[in-house]
Amino acid sequence: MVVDELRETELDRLFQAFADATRRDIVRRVSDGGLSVSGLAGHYAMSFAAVQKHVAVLERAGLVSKERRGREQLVHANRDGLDRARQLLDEYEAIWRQRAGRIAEILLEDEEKP
Amino acid sequence: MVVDELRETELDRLFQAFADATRRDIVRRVSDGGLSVSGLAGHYAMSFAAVQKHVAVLERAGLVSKERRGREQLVHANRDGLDRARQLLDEYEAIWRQRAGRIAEILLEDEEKP
DNA sequence: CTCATCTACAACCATTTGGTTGTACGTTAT
DNA sequence: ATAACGTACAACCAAATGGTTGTAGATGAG
Repeated sequence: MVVDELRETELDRLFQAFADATRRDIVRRVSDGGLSVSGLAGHYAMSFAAVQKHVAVLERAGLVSKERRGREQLVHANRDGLDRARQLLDEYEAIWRQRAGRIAEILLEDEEKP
Repeated sequence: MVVDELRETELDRLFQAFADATRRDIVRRVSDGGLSVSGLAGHYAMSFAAVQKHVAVLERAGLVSKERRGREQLVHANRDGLDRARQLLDEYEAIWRQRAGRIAEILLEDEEKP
């Protein structure tokens, strides 16, 4: 179980990254192609430094990478970050479906018995 | 856009709720049927009150509901909360696929031109 | 070369978060 | 009736978060 701690904090960072409207918007914008940090900053009513921090959070979460392009830094979306998040939620979905399956079984048994 | 602010803070709460390993574990446990708060608390190396707070966060996020059962309070998972989260990530997936589609188009055009 | 631009990062601040302990209250069991 | 249990909630604390301003280093343009 100790091994999983890495995965857990990785998931912490992933969902934490999604838990902010500005960051979700950044992900949307850069999924559509690369954007410089200041290019991004232009869209939000906050300082350049604040946007820079948001990008850093996304980067640590593996949702985004930066690529130096001359004097600017292009931010682009990282597909596998998104996939890891979807994977976890799918796992929960599976638990739900299993439970639904068991309930169906129980109902069937009740029908068979009498 | 003002209308969406509600949806945005709703999403904030949703992903924030997922951004903690203990809370993700609680969701897993109660997806498998109802559990009392103290029943849950037994599984974690933290105080009852701490677990109670985690449940409150999940409840505010719409991922979980409580149902009074005698002197205990049964916590059970709320399916649509999970679905709303999956929906957002699917939306992002769609953006990615659209982008992939456009790239494919561009490549096709390049092949047609010469 | 010089200046404007883009980025990085530190220092600071208010608020939120994740945890604690303590107290109080309703419900069940003896 | 009394004790034990399950819950709720307040008060407190340390650390993290989301924002600010200010300073400094690279890089590109004129």
